[in-house]
Amino acid sequence: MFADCGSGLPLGLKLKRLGAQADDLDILLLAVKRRVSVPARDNVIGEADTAAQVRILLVGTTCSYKRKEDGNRSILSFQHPGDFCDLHRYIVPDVKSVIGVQALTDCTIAIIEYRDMDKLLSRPTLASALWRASKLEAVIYRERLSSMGAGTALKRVAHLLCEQLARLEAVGIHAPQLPFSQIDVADAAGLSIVHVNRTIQTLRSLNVLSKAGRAIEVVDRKQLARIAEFDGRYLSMPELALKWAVQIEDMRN
Amino acid sequence: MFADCGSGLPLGLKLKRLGAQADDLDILLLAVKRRVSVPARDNVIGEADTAAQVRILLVGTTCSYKRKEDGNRSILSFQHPGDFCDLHRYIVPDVKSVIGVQALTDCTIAIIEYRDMDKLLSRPTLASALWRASKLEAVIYRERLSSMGAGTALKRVAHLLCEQLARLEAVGIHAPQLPFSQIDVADAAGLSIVHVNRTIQTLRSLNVLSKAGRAIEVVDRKQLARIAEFDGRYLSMPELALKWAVQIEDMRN
DNA sequence: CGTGCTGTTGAGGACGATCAATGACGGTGG
DNA sequence: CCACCGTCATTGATCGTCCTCAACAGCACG
Repeated sequence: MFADCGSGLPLGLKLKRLGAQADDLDILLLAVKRRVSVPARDNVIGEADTAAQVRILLVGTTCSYKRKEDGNRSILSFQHPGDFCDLHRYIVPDVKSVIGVQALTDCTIAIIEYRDMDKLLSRPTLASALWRASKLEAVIYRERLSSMGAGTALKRVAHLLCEQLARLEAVGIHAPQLPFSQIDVADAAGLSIVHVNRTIQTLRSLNVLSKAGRAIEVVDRKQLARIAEFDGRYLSMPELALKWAVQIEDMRN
Repeated sequence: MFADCGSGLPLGLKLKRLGAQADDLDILLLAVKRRVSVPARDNVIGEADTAAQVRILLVGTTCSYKRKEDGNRSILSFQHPGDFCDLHRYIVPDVKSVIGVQALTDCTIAIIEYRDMDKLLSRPTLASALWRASKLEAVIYRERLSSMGAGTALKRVAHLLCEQLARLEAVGIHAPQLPFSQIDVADAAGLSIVHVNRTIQTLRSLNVLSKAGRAIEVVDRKQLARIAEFDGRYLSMPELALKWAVQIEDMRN
């Protein structure tokens, strides 16, 4: 949509949040020798990809997924602008895991070669920022695990939407429409498409999601967070902590 | 049980696997000024703990958990000897998340003060080993997420048992009995205690788990991995990759 | 103007939750 | 040595959430 976001703004916000220095962003972007566009539904990274390069999502939304034995896609996480798509392969190359990354919208990807990454990581501030990003990734997985394990479909879907909304806002994207389909939600929440559809209709009838249009559009964030019992503070977003924390306070009323 | 394991053997194995150097272990252990014993069922770390120290599990098994609004415990991950219990709090202190760590067996914990951690991390080999540990943690969460989201209770429980068995073996612990109860499995798999019990009885009737005694004792690992569709290679354990990978090969017959 | 993808609706059935009660085991103290 | 207690394991019955199958409608695309 807003193609001018390719400047790396979200990435800059994210690095700053992780404690990197101002010039770390410039140096990182300098190492990007190539950018590619990927249309929606295409693979950004194949399930058997072994290229010696790290990809960073600049524009759009992707998901990392795994194929189940029955052929269905299981979405493990979403990536938003500023997120690395396959940093794990660079850091822990031993890990064998057939995971692909697919574009959910039209995307722009930055590519950095491994040999250039080596140089980048000699900067301690950047290295520790990326370490924090890894820990944060683990925390996000952990939180999703806790929301998946228990609770009704309504709560699980609401939690998923809250997480994505908060992460988008954390990188400066404040659109109420979420950039993925009900099918994507189903594959990510571990629910059937049919049931996700009914769940979303429930959320619409509660005036939490917009009733107009096909897109998943959040119109009552506070209520959504209440349903999800979502406490956004785990995402470590100082600039947003207040916003989401306030909602938690409200819940106690 | 084997109190002489307090020497740090599992921790050494783990660090070695993560690419640390031989003397990194010694230096890490030198920073441990205090060790504590925690009896089974006690909290290792309270849900509101803010002490400026990092804990490493030396002996026993712990879980990190979260209380759900209904008061029930939801287990997010297990820790085995050599694992850090709360490294994330040191690295990403902003993250607010009410997570506790509970001893499932009698445990021995090593404690390192934050100020000593700062010194330790000036060693690049140790810092990058801990970075890898963080990524590996994220990978483990991701894999659990993929097994939780889909599949029947039988598969989910089997996957959980496989993961713990493999991780225990990775640090040199080769006992067939798993160090936790059916209740713990239920809280970790997001299933009711009753249904976990029935699932385990199914596994026993399939001669996958031992029929004698209360403990969860794996007698047919190959079959268990087949049921779980478990591919242990994601754990990045070179010394065990062969073992578990072979089973995957067998599955194709 | 068809073709594909996504969204929507209905009906039936399965898996797992919940409630309730009992059994088995180990530890503790009389 | 035995009675008691707490924790964990086990069993049966009922109920509800969510899955599956199947069909159709709406929209965007060439």
